Amino acid sequence: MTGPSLPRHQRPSLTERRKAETEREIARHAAELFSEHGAAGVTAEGIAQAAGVSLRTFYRYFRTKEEAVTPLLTGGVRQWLADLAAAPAELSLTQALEHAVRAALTPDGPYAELQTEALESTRGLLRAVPGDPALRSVWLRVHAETEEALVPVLTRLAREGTEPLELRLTAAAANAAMRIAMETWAGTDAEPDDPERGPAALAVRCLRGLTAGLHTPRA
Amino acid sequence: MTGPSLPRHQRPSLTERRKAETEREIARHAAELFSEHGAAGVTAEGIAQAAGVSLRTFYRYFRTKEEAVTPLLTGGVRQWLADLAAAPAELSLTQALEHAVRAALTPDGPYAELQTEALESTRGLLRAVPGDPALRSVWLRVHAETEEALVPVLTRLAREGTEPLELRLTAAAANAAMRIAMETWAGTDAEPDDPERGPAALAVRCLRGLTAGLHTPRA
DNA sequence: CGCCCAGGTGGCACGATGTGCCATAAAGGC
DNA sequence: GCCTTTATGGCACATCGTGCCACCTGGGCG
Repeated sequence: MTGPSLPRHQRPSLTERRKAETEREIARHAAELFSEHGAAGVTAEGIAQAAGVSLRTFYRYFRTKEEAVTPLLTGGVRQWLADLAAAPAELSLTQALEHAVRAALTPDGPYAELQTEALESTRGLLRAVPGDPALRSVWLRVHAETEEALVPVLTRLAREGTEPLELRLTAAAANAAMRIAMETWAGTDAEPDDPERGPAALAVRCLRGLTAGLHTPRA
Repeated sequence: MTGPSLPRHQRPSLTERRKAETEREIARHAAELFSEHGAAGVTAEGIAQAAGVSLRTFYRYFRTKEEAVTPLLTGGVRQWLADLAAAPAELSLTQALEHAVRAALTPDGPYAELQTEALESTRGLLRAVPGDPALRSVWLRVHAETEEALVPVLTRLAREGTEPLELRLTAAAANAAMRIAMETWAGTDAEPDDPERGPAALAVRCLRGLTAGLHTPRA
């Protein structure tokens, strides 16, 4: 199903590159239009036109109008999961999560270019999320999928015999921490490398605040 | 009408009762149809017809086709939040959460009739959720709203001066625990009063597993 | 180089979604 | 009993998302 036999991991075969380019183009324009007018104020036709494709083609790339922005929202997720799976065994689970966050989100890290490129578009989009039901829905769906993808990674990371239910809970909690970190960051104007209010710093603070919050005694 | 003088806000005022009845009727049929054919296999027209109202009226009660089932999904939430807000001050946060869960979900509790009535419809619906993108979206939206509603309750419950960010994280974690408890319960055929696999028991186990999962050392 | 064909693209029609507008009938206040 | 309020139904309409077909481009092959 992977199309014509790829001789190598050589090059993406011009057509493939055009497809990837078109997808990025659609996503970019969708994000811009959604940020400015809200999802309800933009038609699929409008996005398609801005991206220079027909309406029919638009729906070949994305199942719904709103899905068009998912590429921007899933930006760092893949790297995060990969870095998490590769965490040194001597780290505790919390430490491993922090380690992965730093690796995936720190501007000095290996994914710097990838991030900074789309980071501002993503922030603009996230700022529109709270007040836009349709965008909110996409945002939640993206995180639901991340949570699902997180479970097998944590399973291999945790010690054997850990309850599946516990793993699922851990995945949900960690994922929620990441989500809230992103939402909080979007609400600020902090530079990506801000050591106090940048994405990485916020994510780490959220991961730590998670366990703290449930344990602090009441007044 | 020469009936007994109507105390202003006492009586639900016949019309109100009919509206509530219609809403329940729509929700019931929507849940049944969605459970059987999936959200994509049911038209708004079909739901309206089954509930005995016109299509136009259907959309006066619910903004979208999928929203029609939210009344069933938000069933216990209001009670849970109320019980949580009324938790004795000497309980820790985790204990308060457990206390509220028991009060709202235990079959012996004060909300028994309300629960058992719709509990089976809800379970049928939840079983369809994982494989149905549209239903999944509603399920996530409901929990996102619960999470939001949870924050002010926790704020008043926690000791003064607690970081807003920490409160939000706690709300998200507790809410995720409830969600996963419901999803897990829906996957079983346990009786509602099962002391091991019932909703209340599962919810408590999830709340505890939450803090445990993040702290256990690795192999 | 030219043929061929797999597959990306566009146009069109169509069922379905969700909303605005107006007419009607029933409920509640006087 | 009259009058205002409001829930409801019917209709038209823009938009959504999909199936189908016709076109054309690019990439392999003789």
